[in-house]
Amino acid sequence: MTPRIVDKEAKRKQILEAALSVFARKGIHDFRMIEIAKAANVGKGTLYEYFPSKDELIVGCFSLFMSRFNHHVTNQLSGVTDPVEKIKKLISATFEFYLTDRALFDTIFDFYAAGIPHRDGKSLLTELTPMYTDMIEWVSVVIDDGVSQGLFRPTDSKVAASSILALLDGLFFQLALGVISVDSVDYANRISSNLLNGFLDRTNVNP
Amino acid sequence: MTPRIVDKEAKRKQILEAALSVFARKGIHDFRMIEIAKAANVGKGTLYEYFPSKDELIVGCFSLFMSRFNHHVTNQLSGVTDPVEKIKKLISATFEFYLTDRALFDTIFDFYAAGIPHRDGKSLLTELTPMYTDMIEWVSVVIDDGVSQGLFRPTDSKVAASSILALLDGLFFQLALGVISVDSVDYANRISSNLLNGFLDRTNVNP
Amino acid sequence: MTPRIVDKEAKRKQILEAALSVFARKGIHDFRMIEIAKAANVGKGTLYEYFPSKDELIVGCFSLFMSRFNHHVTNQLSGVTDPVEKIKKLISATFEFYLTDRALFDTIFDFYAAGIPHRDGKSLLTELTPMYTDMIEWVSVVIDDGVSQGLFRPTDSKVAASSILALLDGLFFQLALGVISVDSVDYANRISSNLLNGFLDRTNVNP
Amino acid sequence: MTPRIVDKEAKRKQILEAALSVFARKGIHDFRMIEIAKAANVGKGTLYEYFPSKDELIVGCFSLFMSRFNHHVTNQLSGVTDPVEKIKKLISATFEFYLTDRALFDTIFDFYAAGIPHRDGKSLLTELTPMYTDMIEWVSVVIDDGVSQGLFRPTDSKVAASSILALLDGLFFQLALGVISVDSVDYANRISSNLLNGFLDRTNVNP
DNA sequence: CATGAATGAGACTTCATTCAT
DNA sequence: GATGAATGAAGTCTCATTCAT
Repeated sequence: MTPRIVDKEAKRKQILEAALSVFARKGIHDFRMIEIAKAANVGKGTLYEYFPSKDELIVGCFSLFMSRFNHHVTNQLSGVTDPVEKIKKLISATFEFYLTDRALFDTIFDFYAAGIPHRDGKSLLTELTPMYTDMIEWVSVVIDDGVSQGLFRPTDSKVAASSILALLDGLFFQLALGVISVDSVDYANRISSNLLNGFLDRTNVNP
Repeated sequence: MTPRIVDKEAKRKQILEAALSVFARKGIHDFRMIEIAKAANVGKGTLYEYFPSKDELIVGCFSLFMSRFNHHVTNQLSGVTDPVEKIKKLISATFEFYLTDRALFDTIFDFYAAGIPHRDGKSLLTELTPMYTDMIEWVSVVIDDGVSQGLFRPTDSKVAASSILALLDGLFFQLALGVISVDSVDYANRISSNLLNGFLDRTNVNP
Repeated sequence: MTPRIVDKEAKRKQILEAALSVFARKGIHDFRMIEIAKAANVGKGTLYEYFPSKDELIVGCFSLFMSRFNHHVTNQLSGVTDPVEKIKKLISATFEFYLTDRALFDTIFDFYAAGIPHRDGKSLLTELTPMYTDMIEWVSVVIDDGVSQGLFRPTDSKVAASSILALLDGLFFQLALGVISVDSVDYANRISSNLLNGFLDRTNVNP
Repeated sequence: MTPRIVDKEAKRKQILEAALSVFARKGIHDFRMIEIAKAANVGKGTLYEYFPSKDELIVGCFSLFMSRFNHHVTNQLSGVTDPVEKIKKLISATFEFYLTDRALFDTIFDFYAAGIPHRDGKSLLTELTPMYTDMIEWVSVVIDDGVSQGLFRPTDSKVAASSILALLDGLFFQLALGVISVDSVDYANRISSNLLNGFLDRTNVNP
């Protein structure tokens, strides 16, 4: 409520935005704190007021990134109740989100790589695994719904959910790599169809 | 006249193996040259005799990694002519390869992230994109074969190939992340089935 | 808002002084940055704040050295108008300057050697040649003045100027080498006489 | 007498020549032993057979350089008995020698700088000072001869000798620096005249 | 005897982090 | 609170020198 707190939060965002823009250009492994500070128009000392270490800045960025993604998808899905539509919408919303910001989009794979555990026990982004688990869970519930409504062919919903998300990640990777290209969200629809053909009862998919 | 004779190629391999083992523990962004040297049982200077820079060492490792993968898959596919079997074998061979060396397996995502272009124009692993393109091409040719033999439902083979590889990458990512687990190659078969259901003519897949 | 206030220029000088004192002991080819840092009572990092590389530190020292020399000579010559006196004063001022700081004085020959061009096209101290050219020009103008005033025998003023400076450099070299010694500025006067005997009209030199 | 010894001496020369050619390009402070080895067409180990350290190689080169210079001047002076001619010949021979090999010629100033004592007590080329002292001595004897023959005006022969050599060194430095240029040995004659005007009895110089 | 592969001490330079102002 | 000057730990890379063959 106090203006102080609002300012703090705003400056934090400002720094995070700056960081994300730097990450887009240099990845999360080859940037300097001073670059972020300059991009955010704050001093190095101020940066450390908000993020006590380089790692925490990266983690903060990842959180911002994921929360944005969640917001976007949640918005797109609000009001959608049909399981088939939910899956389709998830796919198209994900495409939309990534295509919104190509530069930032490349950063996701740095985040992904940084989220993988072990490498000596430590992982930078410990939040990735639980977040991903939640996503799989959410999708699998949707599929279970669809199955019980007779829309989907009975299947292992966990495997199906995992496969759907895997396919999406894999495709985004190929996009980032430049081996495939996509000019519009239309691509998502073709993928959806092919994908859903595998899990859904075709009679429902292609009426 | 006759200087010390050494098998340069063998020592190079030895260093690369050591590097790979270090990468497995620490990733490709947080290791020190001295660690590799120690792991390879050579002096720091020797390391630089074989790899003039840290980056070139990483690139060398990536090349070794990819060439091994190619060898493994090529071996597994030798003698296989049926398009459906080829796809199935590609999937199972890929699973096999990754499961062979869990530690190394985590490194792949560092390589993947490092292979994505732009980030200021430069990319560490410039070879990844052409390699990936070749793989898509290879799979798409197999699919075209299958289609012309009436084994697969007519489809855009490039999209199908891309999707198959995307799914595999995505699943391996989830494995590395720990959100799914796989104890044997059996998992591959379930994926194969689901996947092929999407692209193949079902009458052929489930006779 | 108000960051630490430091006199950057003063600290720069402080570092340069320290560097010069180190150079006097070790020359410009066999010193370590850490030595300069310690001598200047700053951290190694601070050194690099002010001089981005070893070479730039050397260049900075050379500039300081030359600007000091110029100041000294300029001061000594202020008010002197007679061409003969100017030459004499130049010589004595130069002696004075060098004898002021024996240690630093030895460094000059490292600077001189480092200022010679080519050696693969690059030269560390690119400023030396233009500075030297200016000095020759200045002396030659004085000589021309002297000639037109009938004080000097007509002569090629460029050759004469070059010779005077050459003689001085050569003598200082011998001093540094230790093959001649000089206890006072008196030596300069004897040299002056001999030298001027060669270029001046004797009737004017020894009235 | 044994061919062994001849071979040894020949290879030593070969290495020294190679070193000199490298020095001409890079100076004596910025070369690598491997460069010399390659230029001399020998292995690095062989290099160390002949010169147990980098410093000793530099010293060896300097010795070769100086002995060549001495040979050249001695040859030119053989048969010359007149003191005035001796001085003139010394000057012209020195010019000749330097102009013979412009590249190597630049190296001399590295040698000169490296020959200056103190810098922490140690000097790389300890031979320079005694050599230079000998040269001054030689010239001063010639001048004394000239004086006693009534050819030169009575003068402090040490100072005169020192001045003559200083002037020569200073001029060569200017040549190396590029602030003066000289296309032929003629330049030497003009310098000789001006110089001798200062020390000699003019009635003898310009008959 | 010649060679060049191997080595590791050592030097430059970077940059995350601190903290006086 | 904000700043950026100061710092030194740490890491890459070089290269003189050694020595097995």
